[in-house]
Amino acid sequence: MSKRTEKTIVDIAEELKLSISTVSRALNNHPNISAKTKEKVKKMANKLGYRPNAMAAGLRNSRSRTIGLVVPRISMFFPATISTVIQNKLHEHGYHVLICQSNDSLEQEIALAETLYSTRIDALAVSSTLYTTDFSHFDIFKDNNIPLVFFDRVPKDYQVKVVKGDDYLGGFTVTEHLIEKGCKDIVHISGPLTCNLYVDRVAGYKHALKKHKLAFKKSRIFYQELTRENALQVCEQIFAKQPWPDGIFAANDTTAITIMEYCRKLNLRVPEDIKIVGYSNDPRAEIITPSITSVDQFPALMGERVAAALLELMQQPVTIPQRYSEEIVPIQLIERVSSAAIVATRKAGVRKKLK
Amino acid sequence: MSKRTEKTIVDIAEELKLSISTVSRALNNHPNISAKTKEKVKKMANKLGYRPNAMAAGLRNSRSRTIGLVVPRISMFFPATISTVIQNKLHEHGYHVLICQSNDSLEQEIALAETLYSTRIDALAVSSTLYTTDFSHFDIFKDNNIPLVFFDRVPKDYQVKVVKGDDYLGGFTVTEHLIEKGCKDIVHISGPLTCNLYVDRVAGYKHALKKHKLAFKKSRIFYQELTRENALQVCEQIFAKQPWPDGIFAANDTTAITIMEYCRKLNLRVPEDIKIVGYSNDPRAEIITPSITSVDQFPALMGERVAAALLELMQQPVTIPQRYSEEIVPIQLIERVSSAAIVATRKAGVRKKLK
DNA sequence: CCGAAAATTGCAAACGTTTGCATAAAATAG
DNA sequence: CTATTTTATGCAAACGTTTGCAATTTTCGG
Repeated sequence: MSKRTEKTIVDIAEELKLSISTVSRALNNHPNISAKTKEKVKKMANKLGYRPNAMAAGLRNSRSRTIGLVVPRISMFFPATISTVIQNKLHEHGYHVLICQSNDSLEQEIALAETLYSTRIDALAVSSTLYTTDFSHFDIFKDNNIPLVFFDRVPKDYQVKVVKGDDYLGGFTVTEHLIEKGCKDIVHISGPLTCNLYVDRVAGYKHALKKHKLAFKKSRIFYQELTRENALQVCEQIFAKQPWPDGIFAANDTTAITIMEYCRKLNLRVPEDIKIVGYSNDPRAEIITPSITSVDQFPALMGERVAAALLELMQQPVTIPQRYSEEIVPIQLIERVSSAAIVATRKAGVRKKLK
Repeated sequence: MSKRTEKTIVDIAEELKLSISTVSRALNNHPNISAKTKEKVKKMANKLGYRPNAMAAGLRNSRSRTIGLVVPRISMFFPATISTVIQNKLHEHGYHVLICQSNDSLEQEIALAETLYSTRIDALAVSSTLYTTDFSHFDIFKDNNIPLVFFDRVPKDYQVKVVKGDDYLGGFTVTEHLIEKGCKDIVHISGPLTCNLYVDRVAGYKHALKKHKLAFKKSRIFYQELTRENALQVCEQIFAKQPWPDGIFAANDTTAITIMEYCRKLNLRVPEDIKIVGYSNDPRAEIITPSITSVDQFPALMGERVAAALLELMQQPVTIPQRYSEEIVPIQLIERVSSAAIVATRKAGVRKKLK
C-alpha cells in the first residue's frame, strides 16, 4: 500500500551507518567483509524489504542474467518441450529466459533479434523460421561475442554453435522402415527446402530408396508448410489419380494425422492398404487409432544440450570468437500400428478391419 | 568481430557535435527537436550501429518494458495457448514477456515472484500452482502498485484482478449433459480442492445432481493431481468393485483419455456401457477413437483478456490501489462420441461395436 | 607496546539513459 | 530594428548498482 517505497542499498547503508560499498559487498558475500557485518546488513535488508534492482546491477556490469530464446511457436509440442527444459535448466543457474515466438515470420524474427539485443541478453538460443536463409540479423550477437546457439532449425555456413537432430538418419530410417514393411511406392511430404531439417530428411529418403533399388520420382515428393490445410490439399492431389501410393512419409505428425483421416474417408485401410509414418512423436500420434509410427527426436535431451552449450559459452573468456560446431541429438523410430506389416490375421490387423 | 564496440548515444553526440540530450530526444521523436536534426541523428545512429541499452533506459525511468508471466508449465495445452496469445499481444505493444514455469511447485513460485520483482517487471500475470492458498508472496507487487492479474487458477479473497473460466457452469453443464444422455451414477475425478477451478467444478457437479434428483455420494468423487499415473490408480479403485459407474466426468483430458484406455482393457464400451467427458478440449480429445466430449475454455480468448487487462492497468495512474475484480470467460461443451446417447444403431454406434 | 601485515571499510567513478530547467537561436510582431 | 514569443538545443543530475584503489582498523609477532 505504501508508495515510492523501493528501498535501495543506500537506505540500508544510512540505517546502519555503513558505506554503500560495504553494503553492496555484504549482500554479495564478498570475502573481505566480516561475518558480523554481513549478518547485520542482511538482517536490515530483510527488515526494510529491500529487493535488488537487476537493471541497475545489469547496467553496471553489463550482464542482464537474462538469456533470449527464439522459437517459431511455443504451442507446438516439440519447441514447447525444448523451451520448458531450457528454461528450467537455466533457471537453476540463476538466469531468466525470455521466450519469444517468431510465429514463423522472418520479419518478426528480425525484429526480435533487434529488441533482444537491446535488452542486452547474455546469450541467445534460436530455432529459426522455416524461411530464414539469411541469418545476418544475428550478426550483432556474434560481433559482440554474445553466445549464440542454434537448435533444430539451424543455419548452414554460419559460424555458430549448432545443436540439431539427426534428420538425415531420420529420413533414411523412416523410408527404409516403410520399404521393409513392404511399401514400393512411397510418397514423401516434406516441409520447404529453405529449412535444413527437410533437406536432410529428403536426402535420407532418397538414399533409402536408392539402397533398396526403388526409383525416386519427383512427382512423389511435396514441399510445403506442414499445416493441416496444406496436408488436405496434398491429399487431393495424391489421390486424384491412380496409382495410389502404398506408403506415406510425412515430415510431421499433424500431416500424418490429417492424411490418415483422409484415407479413412476413402475407405483405405491403414496399414493394410497404405502405411503412414509421421515425425516428432507428438502425443497425438500415440493416441489416435490406429496409432501412428513416428520418430522421437528427444526434445528434452536437445533442450539439455542447448542449455549446457549456452552455459558453457557464457563462462568462456569473451575473446574467443565463435566457430561452427555441430552437435547431433539422436533420433529413434517408434513403431506403431500405422506402418505395421500385414501378417494375415494378427489382432492388430483385425481391429482395423472396421469400416 | 570487433570488441567493446557498444556504441552509445554519447558516441553519436560526439560524432555530430550535438549534446547528449538532443540525441536522446531525437531518437525518441521528442516534439521540440527539429526534423532535420532527427534525420541526422538517426542516420548516424544507423551508421554507427547504435542499439539502445534497455537496462540504462529502464534504470533511469524505472520501467523495464518487460512483463512477467508465471504458469504451472508451458508444455500443457491450455497454459501454452494462453501464453502464446499473451506474448504475441503484448509484443505488439512493445513489451517483452518473461515466461516462467512454477512446475506446480509452491516453492518455485515463491522464488519466481522474488526474482521477477528484482527485474522490475512492469506487470505480472500468474496462473498459480495447484497448491497455492496463501498468495502473500505476491504482496510486493501490490504494495508497489505493480499491475497484477491472475488467470485460470486464481486466488479468492485477494485484492486483485482475476480472469477465470466459468468452472461452475462447466461442472454443471458436463454433469447435466451426462444425465441427459442417460447416466445415473456419475463419478467425478477432480483436482485438489486447494485450487479454485476444482472447487467450482465440483459445485457445478453437485448442483446438477441435485437438480436431477440424483444422490451425491462422497465415494463417487476423487481429488488428486490430474496426472496419468493418478488416473490409473483411481481406475483401479473405481473398478475394483461393482457397481461400476455409467458416467465419468474427468476434470482434464489426460485423465479422460487414460480412463478410456482403461475401460477398453476391461472390455467396457464407450459410450454404450460407460460415458466419459473430459475438460479443456485438448487436441487429443478430438483425435482419439472414440472422440472425447470435452469443455472448450477458449484459451485464446482468455489470453486476450489477460493481455488487455495488463495493458489497461499499466496505463492507469499508479495511485489507484488494486481491487478485486472478476472477469469470466465463457465455456462451451464440445459434444463428441464418448458421451453420445445410445440410439439403437446409428452409424456412430456401429462404429464402436468393435472389440 | 611498537610496527608491519592482514583484515575491513569507505570514496568516488562509472554504466547509458532521460528530463527539468536554463539558455541560445530563430521567428514573429510592433 | 528592437522586443517578444516560439522553437531548438545544452547542462547536469539522477536512476541503483559494482569495484579499483585508498584509507582505516584490527591482529599479532617480537
